[in-house]
Amino acid sequence: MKPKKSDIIAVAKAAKVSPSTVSRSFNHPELVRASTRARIDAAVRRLGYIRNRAAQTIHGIRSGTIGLIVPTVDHAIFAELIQSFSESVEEFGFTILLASHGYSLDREYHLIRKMLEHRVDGMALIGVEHSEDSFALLTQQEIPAILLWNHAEGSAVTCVGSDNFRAGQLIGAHIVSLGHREIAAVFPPVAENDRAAHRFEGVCAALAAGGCRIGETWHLETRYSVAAAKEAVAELLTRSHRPTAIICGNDVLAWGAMHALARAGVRVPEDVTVTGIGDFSGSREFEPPLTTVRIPARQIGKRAARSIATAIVSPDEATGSVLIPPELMVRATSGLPRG
Amino acid sequence: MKPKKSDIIAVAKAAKVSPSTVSRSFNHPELVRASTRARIDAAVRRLGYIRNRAAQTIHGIRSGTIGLIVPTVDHAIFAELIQSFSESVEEFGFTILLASHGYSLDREYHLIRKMLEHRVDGMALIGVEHSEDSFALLTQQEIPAILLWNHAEGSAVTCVGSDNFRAGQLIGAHIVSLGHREIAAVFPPVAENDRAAHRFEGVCAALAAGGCRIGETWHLETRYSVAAAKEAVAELLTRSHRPTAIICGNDVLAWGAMHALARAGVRVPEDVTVTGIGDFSGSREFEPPLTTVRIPARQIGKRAARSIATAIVSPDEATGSVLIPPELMVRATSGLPRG
DNA sequence: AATAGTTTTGCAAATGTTTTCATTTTTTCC
DNA sequence: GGAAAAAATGAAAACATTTGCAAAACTATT
Repeated sequence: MKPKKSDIIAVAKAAKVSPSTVSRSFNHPELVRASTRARIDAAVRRLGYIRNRAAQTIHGIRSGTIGLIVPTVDHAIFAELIQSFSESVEEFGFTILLASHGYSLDREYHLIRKMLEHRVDGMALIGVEHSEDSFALLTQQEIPAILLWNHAEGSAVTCVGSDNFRAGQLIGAHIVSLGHREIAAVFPPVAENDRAAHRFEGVCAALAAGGCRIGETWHLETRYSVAAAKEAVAELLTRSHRPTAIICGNDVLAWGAMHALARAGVRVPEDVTVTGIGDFSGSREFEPPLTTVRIPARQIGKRAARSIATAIVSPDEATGSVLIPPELMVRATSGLPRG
Repeated sequence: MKPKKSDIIAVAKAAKVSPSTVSRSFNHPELVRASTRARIDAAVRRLGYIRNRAAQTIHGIRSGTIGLIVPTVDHAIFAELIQSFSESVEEFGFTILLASHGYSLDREYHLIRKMLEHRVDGMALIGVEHSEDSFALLTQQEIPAILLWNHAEGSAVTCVGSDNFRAGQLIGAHIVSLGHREIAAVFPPVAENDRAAHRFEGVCAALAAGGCRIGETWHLETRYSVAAAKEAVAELLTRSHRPTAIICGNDVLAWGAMHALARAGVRVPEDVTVTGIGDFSGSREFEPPLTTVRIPARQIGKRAARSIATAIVSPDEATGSVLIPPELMVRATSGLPRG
């Protein structure tokens, strides 16, 4: 009935106790008599009081938020990660502050700043490559930080992720071992995207080890989307000379490639082999099921959440980086080269 | 070099001014002399000072955050929405507090509470169905709220979304007009999911208007995933009597259906018609391209962001609900019934 | 050079909590 | 029934900022 302003003092009055007691009843309920607590709870309900975390936060109490900055939300790849991360982090009582930088590490820096203004208790970023300033900010503010999705050897800040170089290597080796020599690659731009960069390097390394490489004019760079990949591969198919295998930087691009091939009536894997990386939800059910490398997003999100939550709650029990190894999933889109 | 604690007072000392002046230099720069401002900025940089929004917030100043609660992040459907919403909202200087409730409206209520504790400046929710308590909370706290994704006639709180009933109707009418009478439906559970419920009702209404309905045993209920839909449709295909059309509750389910049909060697649309709803990114590039209903997620996110941001910044210029009409996209997966 | 006007700045109070310490109330024990 | 111990409560200081008001410092005008 009095929806106006209801602070802890109003509650105290209504319950005929002091503000201190109200505060205690929230934070250390065991210190206040059950009957008083009941009176307070009643008052809280009657007044529709909601605690003000901002006021707590300025006492150096944790804000209960963790900042998460991703390149973009609407890639299957990150959506799954965000979901599992936020879900797990909630179990520890934290809420997520989310922002996306659109693959600009400079924008990322400013977003980190903004989150620090909100006094997040921890920061999670995607990838291991970030601007010097960003790292400086994080260490200077002495705030627990975590790098998701891939893994850097001697990183000062904790990483929870997979080895993208290795992922690329696995695929490359698989293709080479099948006997392919005429190989195309469909990858997103690698600038400011260490995940894609490492994968590509892994692929190249494996091919080199097998004595071959991506065809001169067969390195296709496309936006992250089914549409872009389909278009790029469709164009590739108009050329006189065709590769026997198409290695895609991630599953979404592979789906696009598959559609382009289906459209052109090219059979997979009889006429051409296609591979992805990521093993996104849906890739196993694709027809034919996609050969890819499994990078378990949900697991990464969960482990990362646990890691940063404990780093915040009990800094001493710091868990180090964790490396979740990628796994080759040979399914139906890869086969021997035609002819 | 003094990374310890740097509050506004430390900055003031370093710049040899009073804390008030430092504060003013941030919030009303035009009120402080340019030379003083320069001195302050230098001190800020030197000390690595970062403003504390929590301390501002308790003065009734806006927190600069908007709460967004979704059923889940990792459905293509929401990922796109979240991305465009957060992107647009950032342009207004807000940051997003994100949480997911996993299709439990009760959990949603508690998440709203939590966000109110953080004193978000506004709340955005998915769908028009929410618990009484949730609505009560929002109106009682007098906080701008917005309902995304679908549209309710006389809703007290602003909606920005499409008409899901109409979307279902469009698809239903299309199928009927092609002459189909043997029709199956693959839908997610409609409990606590008004979007799916409305769509299904729309489909049924259109079929009824055409004098038919979903086959007795052909209403398949599946989780939101390619895998679940594929499995359900695969099972359907083992039965002796088959439908001539399969209406899916959204594009992801339609993709699953298509894969099941491909696997079984059933041709689309010659042998069976398949439709989706949503027109997700990738549906147009599918082979064959998917007939569906376009519900423009990005547009919804953008409009919603603008709407709530202005509602917060200048409450008088309140923009009402906006209805973004769904649009039938006839592509290649729908055709005349076989035989 | 003095006055009036304007621009800058500082003081102090206010914001909504938490927490330490002291005080009051209750319980326990003989 | 009273003393000692334990439990519950309250007063006040603290947290990092903003802001209304008044004082101080400049500018312009004569």
